[in-house]
Amino acid sequence: MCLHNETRAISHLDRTFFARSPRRVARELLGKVLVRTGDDGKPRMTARIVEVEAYLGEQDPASHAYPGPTSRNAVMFGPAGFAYVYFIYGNHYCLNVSCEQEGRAGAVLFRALEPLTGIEEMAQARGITISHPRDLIKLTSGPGRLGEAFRVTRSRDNGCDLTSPASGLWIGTDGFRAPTIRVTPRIGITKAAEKRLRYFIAGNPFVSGRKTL
DNA sequence: ATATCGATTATCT
DNA sequence: GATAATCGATATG
Repeated sequence: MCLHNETRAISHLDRTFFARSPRRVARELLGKVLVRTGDDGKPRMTARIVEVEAYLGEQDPASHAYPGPTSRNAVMFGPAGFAYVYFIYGNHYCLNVSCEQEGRAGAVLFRALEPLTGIEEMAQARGITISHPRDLIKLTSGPGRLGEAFRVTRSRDNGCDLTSPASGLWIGTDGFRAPTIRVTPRIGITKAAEKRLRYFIAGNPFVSGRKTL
């Protein structure tokens, strides 16, 4: 199996990690860990990043930054390493991290995670019960699902500093190196649909969409 | 197994 | 008024 769920100490990523092109950040984000902390500041949920998509900013017709700066996409034009959260289809919150230098838009969308700790909390947030290992897929496989599992909302989390462990939501590394990475076109978009900007860990069962590698 | 469809709202034409 | 970086339920092979 290709599970990567050993639990080790997690150290945060610094801003220079994110202040690069979305393609580069997306690829290197695979294998890193998303952390949700409780009111006491301690990690409540952790999950490994196994699928992401890059959005290139004003030059990318599929990016929310394509029309230029608006109140909705403001975070994408700000400094790197901050959460851009958008609400879609009247139902779902999706989480991104801003990339590039301040003034230049760019983001990476989190599409799937592999749960590590706090699985009970995630199940509660999703409103489901885990009666079989196969049910774990439903926690965090897909951008809307992982947003709900981590209780991400625009009012709470948009603009949150994902490089700071003092934030309620942050990104770290436990030293894990992603093995084989695959690249395909992005999912669910109609504009610039052919660009290969989706990155995922080959063979990981939590990757959303197609079962074929 | 794949296909189609309804939900529900911020954002833009 | 239409659309959207989705999901879950239902229908059909």
